[in-house]
Amino acid sequence: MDQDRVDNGLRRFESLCRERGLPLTVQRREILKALLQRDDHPTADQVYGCVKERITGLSRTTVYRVLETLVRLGVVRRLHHPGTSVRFDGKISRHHHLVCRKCNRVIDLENRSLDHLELSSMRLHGFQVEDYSVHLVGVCADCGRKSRPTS
Amino acid sequence: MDQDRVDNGLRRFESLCRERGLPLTVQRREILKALLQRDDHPTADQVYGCVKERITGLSRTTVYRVLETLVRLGVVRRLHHPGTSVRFDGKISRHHHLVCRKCNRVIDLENRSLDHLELSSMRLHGFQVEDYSVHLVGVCADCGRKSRPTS
DNA sequence: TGCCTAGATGGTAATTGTTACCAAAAAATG
DNA sequence: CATTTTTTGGTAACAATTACCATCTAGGCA
Ligand SMILES: [Mn+2]
Ligand SMILES: [Mn+2]
Ligand SMILES: [Zn+2]
Ligand SMILES: [Zn+2]
Repeated sequence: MDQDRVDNGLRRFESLCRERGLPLTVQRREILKALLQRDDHPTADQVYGCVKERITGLSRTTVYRVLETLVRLGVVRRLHHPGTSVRFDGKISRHHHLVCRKCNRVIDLENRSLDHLELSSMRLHGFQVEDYSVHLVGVCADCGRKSRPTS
Repeated sequence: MDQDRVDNGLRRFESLCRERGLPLTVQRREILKALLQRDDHPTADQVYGCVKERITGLSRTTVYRVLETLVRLGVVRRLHHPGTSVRFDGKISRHHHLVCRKCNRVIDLENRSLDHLELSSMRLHGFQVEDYSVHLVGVCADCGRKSRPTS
């Protein structure tokens, strides 16, 4: 867990809320904190699962709603990856993903060379690029071991 | 519409079916043809919408099932992108996508330099990469025009 | 500090995309 | 053709997400 990411994220969130007159609720803070502390890419339900112990009476609906708010504020990213339900990513700096086509796990990939792809020369037909990321699809280490037994 | 892609796709599909003893049904052929003819990234429901006119009595269930089969055969790709439902891509050669965060459109991006990223040097922690693609997120030309009126 | 009000939450019901199931229909095989 | 195997259509079940509304809370103000 990256304590700096947690602190910075929470601070940025609080100032954004003040800026826009959004009330700072326990639910919002705890849900964001939970996301910032993990470095996987949980679904709304998984977030609910780990936050409900800290906030008694937390509603699943609230989790969906708060996650939506956090995405709108730009402190969290929404991911669309295999496995039916939407995933959330507490890491908003540019990074890339390894996607396992067997277990649907999504693993962060940090790589400086991928962070600076030359896009300016592309024919984008008027599309305004704001960010990008590279998705590497394949089989993760765990799944690779399982399918090809200890050779 | 790229007639070669349609022809090649259908031919490949037919030989794969024979190989694996899968019956060649009208539904499978028409659904694949519809996907190969489009160069957007339709949902199952959109595919149903445009194929049902060609096959009377076509069931939505069949569309979902056939799309799944086509993905398993490797003649179409499943995409996970904004807008809740799964999208399908009839183009299976390596290519990239522009994703509009306003209208959720997904536009193909062909770019030679993106097709040959140097991955071998990366620390992949045992992940076996089979393919990759780059997602450029931003605002498409149409949406850009709308929000920032004719200046 | 104790009200007031806009906005947020919780709980339930509705909606939507997708899958399970099974009887009827269509392909392959010989 | 007759047989066997697999697919299809239709409906019911499911799961993720959203709509709704009564209740509650954060934040502003006396
Ligand atoms: Mn990530
Ligand atoms: Mn595509
Ligand atoms: Zn895996
Ligand atoms: Zn757009």
